Amino acid sequence: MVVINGSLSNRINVLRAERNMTQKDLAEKIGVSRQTIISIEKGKYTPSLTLGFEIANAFELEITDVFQYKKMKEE
Amino acid sequence: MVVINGSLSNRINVLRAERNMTQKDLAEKIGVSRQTIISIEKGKYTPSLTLGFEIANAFELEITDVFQYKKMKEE
DNA sequence: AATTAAAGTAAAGTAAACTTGACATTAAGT
DNA sequence: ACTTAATGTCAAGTTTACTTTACTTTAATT
Repeated sequence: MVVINGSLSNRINVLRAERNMTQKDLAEKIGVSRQTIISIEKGKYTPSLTLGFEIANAFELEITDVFQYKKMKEE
Repeated sequence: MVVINGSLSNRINVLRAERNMTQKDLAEKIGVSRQTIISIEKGKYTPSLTLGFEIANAFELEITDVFQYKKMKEE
């Protein structure tokens, strides 16, 4: 059974922009490095679930308002 | 600044029970090892966001119906 | 044109997620 | 009492998230 992972996208970019928040601001608010924000924002890797919740909290949104997951086929 | 992480809990246990699903069933459905399910179910470590979504999908629930995150103080 | 803030890239290291395999325990069925 | 399915534990290994540092680029400001 080959499982093709679903794809994860996020709206951190626009959510920051709406709030005039820099990557540094967000990183410091959450307590992670700026690199981590950059990498997640650009989809370089997927965050842990707790970090996902933290980011949503920082924007005062639900986690599903920040991250979208689209399941793909498995065969 | 010391950040005390929020705590993550989950209802995988009861959701499986409601559906007569074994850990093995769930693991195979999602495409991870049984160890991974055990460890997440017992809170030994926190899953990735994508795995969180996959687990919620397996139960046909929202991610927040499976995982609860409680933020704690930072000082 | 020089300065500065914000965003991006890259690389090396550490911590944590996830796998694999082997074995122990508990509860249910025969 | 034996078997079997389900859960659990432990340990060692691989992969990936996350950190740190240092440097580049872009856009805005003076």
